[in-house]
Amino acid sequence: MNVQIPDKTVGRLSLYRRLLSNLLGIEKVKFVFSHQLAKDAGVTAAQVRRDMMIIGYSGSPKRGYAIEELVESIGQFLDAPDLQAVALIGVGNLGRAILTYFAGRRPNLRIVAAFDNDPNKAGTVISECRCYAMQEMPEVLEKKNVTTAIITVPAGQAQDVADLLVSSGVRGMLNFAPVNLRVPASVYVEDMDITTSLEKAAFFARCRTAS
Amino acid sequence: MNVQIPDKTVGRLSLYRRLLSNLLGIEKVKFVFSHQLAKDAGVTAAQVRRDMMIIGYSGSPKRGYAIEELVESIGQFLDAPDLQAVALIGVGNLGRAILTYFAGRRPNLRIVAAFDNDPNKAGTVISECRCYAMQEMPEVLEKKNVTTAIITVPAGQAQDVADLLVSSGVRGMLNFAPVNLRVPASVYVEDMDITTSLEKAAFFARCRTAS
DNA sequence: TATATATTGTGAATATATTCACAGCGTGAT
DNA sequence: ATCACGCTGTGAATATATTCACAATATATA
Repeated sequence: MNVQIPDKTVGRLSLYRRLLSNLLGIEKVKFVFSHQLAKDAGVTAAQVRRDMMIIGYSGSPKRGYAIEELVESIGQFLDAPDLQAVALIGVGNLGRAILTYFAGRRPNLRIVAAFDNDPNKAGTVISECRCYAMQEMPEVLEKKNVTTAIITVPAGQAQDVADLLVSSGVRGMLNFAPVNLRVPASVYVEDMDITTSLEKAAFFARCRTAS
Repeated sequence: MNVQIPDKTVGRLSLYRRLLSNLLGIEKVKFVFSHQLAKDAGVTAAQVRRDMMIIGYSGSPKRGYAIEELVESIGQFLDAPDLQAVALIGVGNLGRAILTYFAGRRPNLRIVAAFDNDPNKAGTVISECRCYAMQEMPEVLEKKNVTTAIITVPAGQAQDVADLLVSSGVRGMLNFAPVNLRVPASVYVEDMDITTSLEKAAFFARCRTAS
């Protein structure tokens, strides 16, 4: 866990796991070859095998990867051994959508608290998640041992929220606010910038159409 | 427009533009140095200058980049000369949040139609955007000359929707469904996988805490 | 049990992205 | 009008990510 794990590999592992779970659950397949998984994931077979190398999982020639075992291995690599508590800050439209989406999905990676400035929201429960006032944040985060947070507040408040999160012990953030957050090097930020992504899609739509 | 434009550069250009617009609008600054823009964007100064090279914009030594001019140049590079119409498919929680977020934001990159399976939604207007029944999609897309789409339907429907979009002339997609869409090489897909991103944030939160 | 075969695991090669480092130059100061 | 400075633009170097290509090998078959 101390050597440098490539960011991209972690993302792909999460993707592989989802695809493998589908195979297991829906199609009842037991084994899969690197090229099959690669096709489903939209990457090359060599890429899949490299990623397996990184987590130290070995398949068997001629049979491929034992799906159940592999899912287990990915889980051991990616997941916390116990519950990893997540908080969501900013219960607007997007925040609510995310709460609903994650409600009861992954038992070990659960949104255990939501926070909002609006005092009317404090005390309510949205999609099984309790909503707190912003002032309660440090206290609740520490009590619930939250290490990961989802930021869905407006751009203007994002940096302040991030500072507060860092000082409350959060070390990983999923940031939907369109600002570059300043955080210590020991904190990881994954940005999801919807505007930028839409502009990319629009740009390449034009590019491709032109050629 | 025919040479290979790096995906990442396009994303950063969109980001630069937003930062520059802030500088212009709020702080009334006229010029900016590569290292200032770099700091705001969370990249290196050399990176900024490379990106400028790619769009063929030149600053001046000692003064830096003329912000207004640069915003204009980025716009010329990124934006369509006229309106670029966007459609959103899947008016659930996430779809509504996105509609609200983009309402009236960028006049030249506008969500002009939303689609949903639910017949009750057809005919309604959500955040200034007209909602249509799914069956009307091909007709409306062609009439409104839509080239870019946002997919916010459940995973199970995403591939069907994508196929329909492609056959209706859409060439760029922003996909929120957690599936790898099969599309012709001439179509660009930007994936936003919230689950995967959250798992990444959670993973690195643990990584950093461990060390 | 022996054999043929299709797949894995991985060193090396390649491709892509980023950073370094510095020549050249426009600007503001004098 | 001249000068010195600090920035830009960019070739080269480096770092990172992906793909190639093939030896090693486990399995299914006969």
